[in-house]
Amino acid sequence: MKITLKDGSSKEYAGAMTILDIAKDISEGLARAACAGLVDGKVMDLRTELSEDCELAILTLRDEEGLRVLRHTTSHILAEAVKRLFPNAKCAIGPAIDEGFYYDFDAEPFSREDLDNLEAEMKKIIKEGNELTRFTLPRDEAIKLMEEKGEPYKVELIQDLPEDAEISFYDQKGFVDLCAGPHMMSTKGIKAFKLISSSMAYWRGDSDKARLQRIYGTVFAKKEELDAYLAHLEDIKLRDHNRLGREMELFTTVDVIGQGLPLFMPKGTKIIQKMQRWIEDLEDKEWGYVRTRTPLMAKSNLYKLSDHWFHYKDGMFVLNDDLMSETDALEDQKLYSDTSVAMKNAQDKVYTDKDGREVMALRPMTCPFQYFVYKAKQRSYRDLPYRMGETSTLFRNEDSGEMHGLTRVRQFTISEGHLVCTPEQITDEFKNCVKLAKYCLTTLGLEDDVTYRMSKWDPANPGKYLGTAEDWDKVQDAMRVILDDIGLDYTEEDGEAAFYGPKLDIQAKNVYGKEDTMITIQLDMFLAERYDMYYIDANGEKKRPYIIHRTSMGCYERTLAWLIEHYAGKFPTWLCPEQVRILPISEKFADYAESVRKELAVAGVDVTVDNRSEKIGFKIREARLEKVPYMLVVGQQEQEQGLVSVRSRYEGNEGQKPLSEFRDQIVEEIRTKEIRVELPEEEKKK
RNA sequence: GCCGAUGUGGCUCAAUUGGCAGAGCAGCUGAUUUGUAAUCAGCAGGUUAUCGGUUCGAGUCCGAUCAUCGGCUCCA
Repeated sequence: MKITLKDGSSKEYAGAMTILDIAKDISEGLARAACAGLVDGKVMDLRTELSEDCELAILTLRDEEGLRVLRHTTSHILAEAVKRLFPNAKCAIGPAIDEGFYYDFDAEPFSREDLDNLEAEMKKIIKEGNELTRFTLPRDEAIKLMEEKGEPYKVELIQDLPEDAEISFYDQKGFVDLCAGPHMMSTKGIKAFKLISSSMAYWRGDSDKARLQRIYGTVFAKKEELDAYLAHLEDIKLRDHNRLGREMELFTTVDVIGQGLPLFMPKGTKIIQKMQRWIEDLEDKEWGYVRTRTPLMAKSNLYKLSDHWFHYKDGMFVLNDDLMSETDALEDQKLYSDTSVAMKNAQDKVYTDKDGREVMALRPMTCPFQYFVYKAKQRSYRDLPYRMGETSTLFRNEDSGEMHGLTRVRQFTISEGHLVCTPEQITDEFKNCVKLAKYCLTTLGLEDDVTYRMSKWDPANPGKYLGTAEDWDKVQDAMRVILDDIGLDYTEEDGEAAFYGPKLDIQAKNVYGKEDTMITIQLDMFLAERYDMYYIDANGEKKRPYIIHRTSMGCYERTLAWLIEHYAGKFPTWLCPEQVRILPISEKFADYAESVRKELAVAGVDVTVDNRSEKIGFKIREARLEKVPYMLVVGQQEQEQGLVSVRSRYEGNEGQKPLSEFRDQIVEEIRTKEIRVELPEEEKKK
């Protein structure tokens, strides 16, 4: 790209340079000007050297720093506009974020109309083209300035800055904001911004603190980029599983049934059934799992043995909870803290009322149920690893504001599994769980969507976890060795572990960028003792096993949501609820259509016939809108010669071929779970 | 659970300051028997999420409940 200075000189740059590199190259002074605030806290007033076009040109490099500066400056302009139109609003914070910026205000809620008015005001401010200048103040003067301007949140921010921090402000002529910078030199260069939405946010993310109004916006260097981004937002809306999944008749919800309780319709059920059959067979036949089927509810005492009850009772659906006052006492927990007598206590102390009712709970996890399958007979080291799998339905009483489509629900089904291992087996078994999970992701075509997170305990909050710091260090180190050994690219995060052990969480983002756990593999060093699980070793002695908790593909509801968004509803053929639709040219060919249907159905293909008396163009249009991967047009010619005329989602009109050839081809595509790539529209027409 | 917004036939949306609930698509019926993205005509479909209030009169105003969306908090 070419950078032109105001004096007419210009310079050509190639490749990926950062805004700092280029600015530094032009002149040291320019670096300070373009990135004022970044460079030793002083602004050298060299703006005359840099034209507005030049500054914007640097920003269009789209490196992270340039965009950040542009976004941050725009958030200040938003703040000025808000102060102009809503003089009573108090400013909180306004950072640049991944896709734009936001600014929090203590004000009345903003309507869309308010946002439009603010946009207009921002345009005025930009047109005024005021320069931004940076200045610093000693702490007491800084506080005084913000008190005078009536900005209590800024005062609080200053008070919380570290002793030695330099307190800097940016003045854009009429609006002064506490800010570390850097900023653009003037408001003038901003050409393409948009306020997206507003919502509530708490001051410092604390629900006990003040409620603020957050305005989200985005900004780009060029109008075309903004337009492309807004078009992208529209595309995202079309992919949104919560919209598309309902439109495609995969699922629905009903007010009177309840929140977070989706109903799967026949098409959605079919997709889930296909995944479930695949996963169960895969685990059992290729990875040595045995299958269990255990109760969906149990007496509350079961969950007390593991400590789940004391950690997560609020998140469970408890039946007969009017009896809980009796059973809820603190000393109750003590009965279970001594693991050597816990099991006995659990059996002795079952609380019932005079009608014999007990406190029970729907299960929020499968662990103890499968443990008791393991415990049902004496196990030897020869039986290990003992890999139990269950397609397990769980119930979690999520907060009412949390439910969303298929990604956060109150009842869901996961491909659950627990592996009981000797200490020597744990490494290989854990690695195999990761391998299996990756295989599932690859087969579904989702492997590029995920990130890996090692979820550790929170050393600052040991009370939330079983065991000691030494226990945790040991098992986390062990997990790290395994992850490094298989060369996994992962991040580590404190405070994300289960209370009984660290996890490898496989995370994916939805179309809106919100992250969810799709797959989890956990190392558990405590619950075997809690439930008194053991195996007999080669010397005839009782030993504690280790347990791996894992999902192979995770939650079916969530995975379906992910698939819908990833493929925009155009699933790989093997997953499609309707894989082939036969379109007879007229009713005269209904018999031939039926014979084609039968042959494909017998071969295991999900196939239907569209026998309505509609024109072929109409039938094709509908099949395409419903995203059926293969359409078979049959008429006179096809009937006479045993052909089908294939039209696919992938290549458009593929022409005629013998039915047997098409059958073999699609059966193979389904068997191998092939993910066919669609040709662009122009190519299809050829 | 908290804050905000929203809720009108299956879907997408209309309905002026409170004054007769309407359209397109989908559905049904009939005609049409069609060669690669929309054949024509007719019919039916609503206690305006639910419950209560204000009013001569409520889709519209007020309250509660339920649900959905956005954002928090939470997430075994």
